[in-house]
Amino acid sequence: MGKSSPGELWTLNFEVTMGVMAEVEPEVREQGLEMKEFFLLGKLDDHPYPADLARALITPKPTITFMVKRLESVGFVKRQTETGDLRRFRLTLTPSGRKAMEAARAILDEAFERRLARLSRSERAELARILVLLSEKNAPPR
Amino acid sequence: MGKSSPGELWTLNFEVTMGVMAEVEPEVREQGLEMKEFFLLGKLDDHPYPADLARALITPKPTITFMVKRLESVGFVKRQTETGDLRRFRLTLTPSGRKAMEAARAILDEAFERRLARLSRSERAELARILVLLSEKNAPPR
DNA sequence: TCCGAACAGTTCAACATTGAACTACTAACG
DNA sequence: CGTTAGTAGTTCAATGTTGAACTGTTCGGA
Repeated sequence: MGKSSPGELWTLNFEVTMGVMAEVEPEVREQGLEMKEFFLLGKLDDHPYPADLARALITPKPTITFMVKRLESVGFVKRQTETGDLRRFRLTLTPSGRKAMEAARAILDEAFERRLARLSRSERAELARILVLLSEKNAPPR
Repeated sequence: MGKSSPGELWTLNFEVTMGVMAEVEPEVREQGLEMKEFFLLGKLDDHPYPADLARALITPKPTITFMVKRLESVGFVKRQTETGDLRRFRLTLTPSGRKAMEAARAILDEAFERRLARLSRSERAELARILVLLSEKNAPPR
């Protein structure tokens, strides 16, 4: 096991993540969702506007337009014009959209659960703690 | 800080990773590389054949074909037919390809370094240890 | 009240990605 | 050897992604 530069370490991490995603993708697709659409739906409660989603998902606005268009056409998302700001559309999950999203989440949970089974309880807790630290918005360097 | 299902935890992880990647992307591009191309070059020493790369990168073969074609056209990769198996092409990094790849790696290192600065020395060691556990090929559940 | 800057979302054309089918080659086995 | 199954890599057409430019709306001065 060689030395790991931060980048190599993170490449490892990235590959684990991508591997698990690739693993669950077929099953998620059976719920009528692409992986990217699943992530979009998962953000919808906190980020109900397309431009908001674009920022949260680090994805160009046109891509969001097309994804939302499809999700609306299959009845997973409802789009209503926002009273008070005619530029915006407020997006909401329909019941079937929420159902699909939660089913997909369960599938992802299960796959990561299998992967995390390699760790002890305390290692998992430590990992969770560290990841939260790393994800926090305003970087407090020590 | 709410409860974290494995999937949510990993979504967090994924977003941190993607965030840092998005952050360095412009700078990597200045080295003449797309992020995906950088990952490809990083695998080249260990996976010198296109089909091999496709598996390692979890990417369809045609995509690899096109990426390699471009990387060859800009002189980052050399393609030679493999003596003994005429179906294969052995790919190698050219000096300029290696240089670009290493410059990109340095950029990524630096960005992750900044992020990891939030952690104590022991937390970093623990994280590295855990990520290696998670990435190992044959899953030893405990 | 008017104006200019900024924002939300879309359109469109260029470009990238990919599933399916294909060619060329190798390998296993009788 | 000859046949068959499998692998490497490509082509092509369909689909997905995205930068640039656009429309319509809001907002903050002056």
